[in-house]
Amino acid sequence: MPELPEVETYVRALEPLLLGKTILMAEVRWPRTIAAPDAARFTDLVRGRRFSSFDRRGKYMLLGLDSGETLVVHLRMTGELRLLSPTQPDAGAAPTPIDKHTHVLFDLDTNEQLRYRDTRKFGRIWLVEDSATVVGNLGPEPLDADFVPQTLAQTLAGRKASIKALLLNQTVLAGVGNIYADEALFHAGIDPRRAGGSLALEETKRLHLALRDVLLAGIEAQGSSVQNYAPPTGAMGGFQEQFQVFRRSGEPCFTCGTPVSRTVLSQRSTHFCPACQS
DNA sequence: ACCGGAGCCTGTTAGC
DNA sequence: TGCTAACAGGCTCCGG
Repeated sequence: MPELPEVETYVRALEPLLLGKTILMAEVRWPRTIAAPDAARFTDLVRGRRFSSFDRRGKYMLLGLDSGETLVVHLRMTGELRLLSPTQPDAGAAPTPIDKHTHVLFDLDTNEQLRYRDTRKFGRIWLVEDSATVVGNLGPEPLDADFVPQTLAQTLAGRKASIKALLLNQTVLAGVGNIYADEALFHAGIDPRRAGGSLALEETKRLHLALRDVLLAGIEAQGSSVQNYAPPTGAMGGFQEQFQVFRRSGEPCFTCGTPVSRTVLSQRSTHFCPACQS
């Protein structure tokens, strides 16, 4: 579900909520959520560890612990992290029930509880000494200064897959998903069905700029709130207000009035304006 | 090296 | 209303 701007929003929100707090105990209810090590060793290793750093790579959250290890979290489609306030029995407040989609729980030394919830169970959590073992194969960060049009052009050269499929490929570029791929291609005026290798240098430059623009606008708006996604603070992201084509099939293009088209590329819904994008 | 499709999961919505 | 199929912001694995 979340893409780069949503994950960035998440990490920024989590840092002040978790920094310096210690995990007293962890419980894993759906073992497959823990990708590495096995669930028993995972709970053993996180016990007593303190959150010490917060970072992001692509769509992965990197939560550093004082042991030097990193909790790597990928929310995939429907994952979410929630920090629950301590319950106060004196006030008569009952603890929030653990629903069936909550798969991992962390009790903190503040009496708060961090819960990983994931309806579709696609999300994964790793505990690793070196985060590169998880994120080492990702492509460049689109917002880094060293991501320049020439980098993108080199990666796309000779590729026969659609430009849409290539933007979703995390080894090509890290952090772009279905929303921001469609939106960036619209802003660049490029048909998502075009082969990646068919883009002229001018088009690649436009796409490079459009990618950075939509991702920055997404972060500025604190992400897009569609269906399942909401940032951990409870406040909703607002980038969905700026969608030009995403999930607007049949509705008029804001630029030219032509109905927005929908097709399927790389097994994903793809939205574009057949007049503005060529 | 690259590409497309099946599979992983559950819930919601569109269509008959 | 009830059933079924399609769809959902992602990724891995596998065969060609």
